[in-house]
Amino acid sequence: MTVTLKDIAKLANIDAGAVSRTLRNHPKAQELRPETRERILKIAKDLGYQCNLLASSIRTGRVTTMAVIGRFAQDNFEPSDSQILSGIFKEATANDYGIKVFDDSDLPRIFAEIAGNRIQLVASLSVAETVRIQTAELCRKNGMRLVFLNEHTPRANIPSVILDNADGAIQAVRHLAGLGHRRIALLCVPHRFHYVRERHRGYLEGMKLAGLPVDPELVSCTDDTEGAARRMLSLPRRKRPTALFGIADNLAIIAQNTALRMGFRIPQELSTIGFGASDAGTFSYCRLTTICENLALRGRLAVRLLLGKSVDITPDGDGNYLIRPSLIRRESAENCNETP
Amino acid sequence: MTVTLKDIAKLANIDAGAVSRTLRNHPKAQELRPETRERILKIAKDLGYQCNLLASSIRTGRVTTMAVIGRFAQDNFEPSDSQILSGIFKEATANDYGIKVFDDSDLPRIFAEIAGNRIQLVASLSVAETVRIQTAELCRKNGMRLVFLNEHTPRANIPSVILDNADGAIQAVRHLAGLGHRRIALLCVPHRFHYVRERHRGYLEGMKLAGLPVDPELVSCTDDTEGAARRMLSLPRRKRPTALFGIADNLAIIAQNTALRMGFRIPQELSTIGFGASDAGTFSYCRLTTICENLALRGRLAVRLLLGKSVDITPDGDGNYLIRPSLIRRESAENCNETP
DNA sequence: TAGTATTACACAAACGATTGAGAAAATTCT
DNA sequence: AGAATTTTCTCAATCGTTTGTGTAATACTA
Repeated sequence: MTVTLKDIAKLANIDAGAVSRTLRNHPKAQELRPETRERILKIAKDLGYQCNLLASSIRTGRVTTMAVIGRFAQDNFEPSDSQILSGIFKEATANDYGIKVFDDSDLPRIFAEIAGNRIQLVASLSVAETVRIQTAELCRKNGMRLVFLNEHTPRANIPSVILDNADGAIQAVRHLAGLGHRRIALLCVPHRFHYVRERHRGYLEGMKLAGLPVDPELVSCTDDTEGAARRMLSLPRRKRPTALFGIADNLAIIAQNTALRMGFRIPQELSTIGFGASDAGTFSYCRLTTICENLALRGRLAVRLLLGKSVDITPDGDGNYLIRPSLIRRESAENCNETP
Repeated sequence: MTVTLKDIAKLANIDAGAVSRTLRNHPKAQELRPETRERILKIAKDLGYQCNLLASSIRTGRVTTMAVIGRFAQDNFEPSDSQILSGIFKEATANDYGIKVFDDSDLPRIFAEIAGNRIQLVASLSVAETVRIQTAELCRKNGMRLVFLNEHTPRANIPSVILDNADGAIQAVRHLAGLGHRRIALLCVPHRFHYVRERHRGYLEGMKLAGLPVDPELVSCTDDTEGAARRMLSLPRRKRPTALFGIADNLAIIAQNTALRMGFRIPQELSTIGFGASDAGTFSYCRLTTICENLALRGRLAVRLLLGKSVDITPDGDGNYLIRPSLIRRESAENCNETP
């Protein structure tokens, strides 16, 4: 049913090896008479020949598929992961690589499949540290090349393409300070992940850089975001924040909504800025100014690293390629109305 | 470097064929002495043998990878697609199938790869009709089994797992009517896609079922959602809607925000209901009651169809498997406060 | 005890593509 | 004309599994 090299060879009255070389433009195919080559090409085209990549890979040992490991089977797929995936996709396709995706819930099993397919290149989007460490170990054992995205992995000695989260927070604070705000609150969550710590740290650093004091009452690290926002906004006028930075878009949006419920005018009486450029941020009451994580760019960079291609960024000592986020200016952050 | 059947065979002092059969639990392996089988299994385990799936597939013709075609390389990856993907993932994994993903921007190219990998099963998430039709044609030509998700495809004679969009709209209207609302507005967009038409139709049908008149002033099909909402809410009290159904969550959210800006109390003075169970709907000013598209379920069903497994739903005459959406009740839709 | 079954394996040909080595035919050189 | 060279292909092994057939050796039957 399917067309093989032999079929073409028979019709073209020539050996299958010659057909193989001709179709792949192998230098040795130059030895053939041009008319022979044309004949082969024509027949191949007429028959609709598709090279069997399985057979090819098995002979050459070259596999043009890469594995992407993430939380693809989980119920709440991270939207950010799909954006990273799109970047991975573009760069992989541009280099004639295909993508096979795997869920990180059963690593031994998926590595059996990855190894069984003789896949050499692996990109991991996993966030849980134990999962990342196990992944690194399995890749090492199987001689696969690995790159991490999403999270910093200390001492793993694996290149990682991660966001410069601290810098993003610094940019957010700088932007607010530049608009004249002095009492800038931080809405954070408990420090479960590295990126959370980094954004918190960036806030502190940004305040310092802007020459602003940090008021402990204007910093919260809790899962009760609404309660924290309400508390800050209930402070007497002199202590109340005029701007608020949420370490993720949803925190900033919750703050907006809380302020609205308390009767504040938004954004005149409270500027908000988020982190993550989520979809929700474009549909909030006042469209959210936010920090963009440049996800697709990170995906592309990761693939270039896997393929051993040049990248225009130098890693730090731990092999981390830090990507600077960028500010997306919308309507939720405005000049401070308060006269000092 | 990598362990092959031959390596095991040599160490176990037996033929490679016997090793192959033993590792796969082939009935013919029963002919071997139990001690021989144990010896083989032990050596295979010790050496960390991974069956080369490429070689296996090439010999048997069986390929345990399926292709998922979607808009994975586009800049705005549909969040709904990733949820469908998660459903596809679960069911595929449960049946020992792997997933290879492809972007639908260059069909001839990706079909060369799909065919080259001898993949037989294809799920398409594409929405553009021309793309779907071309996909169907390519699958037919290559003898691949195809199933569509996301969109209805008339006359293609391809099974499709699609949402019963009309039913979702009917549920939304019924819910609002049940809360006592009589003037229920529809916020729609121009009829570019089939699902939009269906949701519009469902609204009309739902109104009829509830015995409510449809006021043309309370129906809009425009891209200027905010303008439309503002116009409706500016109507004199007697004609003004008390509830509003948006054919997508973002439309309902925009309506909420517009109403807020106009000074309405939400949800007391305007109930809103969306469609899609998006992330944004959980962060709107008033958490959005919405229609859930049951995306993961659809993904699972599609895979079962591809694998020829039984499904508990019967298709309509065109091979469409209609999935009923479900209502997610949150705070944005409340009892009507108006005394008639 | 010859003949038949049964047990427990070995052998070798596939699958389809790739590739180094070899070889017939045509051409050039001396 | 015969040797050397070049042109144009052919051959056959190989990648790692799978699988139908073949075959010693042992056990069983008549």
